[in-house]
Amino acid sequence: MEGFFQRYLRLYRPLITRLNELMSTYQLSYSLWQVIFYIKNHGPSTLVDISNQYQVEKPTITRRVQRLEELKIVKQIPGKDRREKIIQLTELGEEIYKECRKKITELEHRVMEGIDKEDQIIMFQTLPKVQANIMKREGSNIEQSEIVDK
Amino acid sequence: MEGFFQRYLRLYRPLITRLNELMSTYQLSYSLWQVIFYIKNHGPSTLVDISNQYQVEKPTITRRVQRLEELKIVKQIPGKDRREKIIQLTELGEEIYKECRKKITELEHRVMEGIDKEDQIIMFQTLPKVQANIMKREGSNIEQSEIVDK
DNA sequence: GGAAACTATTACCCAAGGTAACTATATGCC
DNA sequence: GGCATATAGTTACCTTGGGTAATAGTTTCC
Repeated sequence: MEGFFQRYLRLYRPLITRLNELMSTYQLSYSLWQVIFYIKNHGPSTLVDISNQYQVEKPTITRRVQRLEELKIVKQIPGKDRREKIIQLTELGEEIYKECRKKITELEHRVMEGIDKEDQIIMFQTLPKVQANIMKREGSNIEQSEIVDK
Repeated sequence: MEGFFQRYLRLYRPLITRLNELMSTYQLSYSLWQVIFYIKNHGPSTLVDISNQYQVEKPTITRRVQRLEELKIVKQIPGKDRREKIIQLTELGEEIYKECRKKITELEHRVMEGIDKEDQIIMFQTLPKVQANIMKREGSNIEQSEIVDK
């Protein structure tokens, strides 16, 4: 499989650029979208939940959340554990989620145009396996089942 | 194919981190490796050749080449066209290429462990098609045939 | 021979992430 | 009960990697 990384990585920049363009209407970027997406699909969450999910350090998530708060997309309420802040979507956040979700799904369909349905499914299923292999070797103890997002 | 981007993007950071670790012995990162790889596989090249290949602006490549020159991995010689500088690998560069190529290929095999050979091939062939679809919509006039790297 | 195009560089800026150190709170254990 | 340890979140500072605009020098093409 020599050359796999080349092929994998060469989509990255154009894809991210495309996604960021898509969301620029809402002053969002894909990194901010990840937070919105997580909260929408896992319910109100803490900063640590989110940073674990995306394998990103806490300060990074702090910044993302602060930005989303400025945009009135999320709000933070104190948790029962008073160290925690529970992050949840606002009304506006819910709306923006729906609109972005629609746009992103459209793009997901467009980038698959002309590609065999079978092959799409195989790639879809194989990517998380590759991810599991990469992370396994990194020393983190994450099971493949935890990696696949619902 | 909803969720495809999630699945695609979640490998990115761990993979890049892994690759950069792999090459840190030589004070290289994957972005520098791309330049070395290009020159090795296309012969001595100009900055514009490389920036076209990776869809990256010229100043970015200038910086990468300057770094590689500091590391004595490439040298620049004036071209026949006196605007151009031809970038080529040094002896040291050739050696480092071989060693990195080996390490990267090993990692490419490791991340495919336990994955059906057929599926690997399908993913390998499908990724450039996705890339072509993304770039098509971006307005650039690159044909799929040009995207697939030899 | 001069306008337009092209190669490469410089200066400046931005996005995104990391580390270390810190505050505040919670937990566990003796 | 009280102290050591762990955890949630934040702040300050740094690094990587990329982009834009402007510019110098060179070539191309009427």
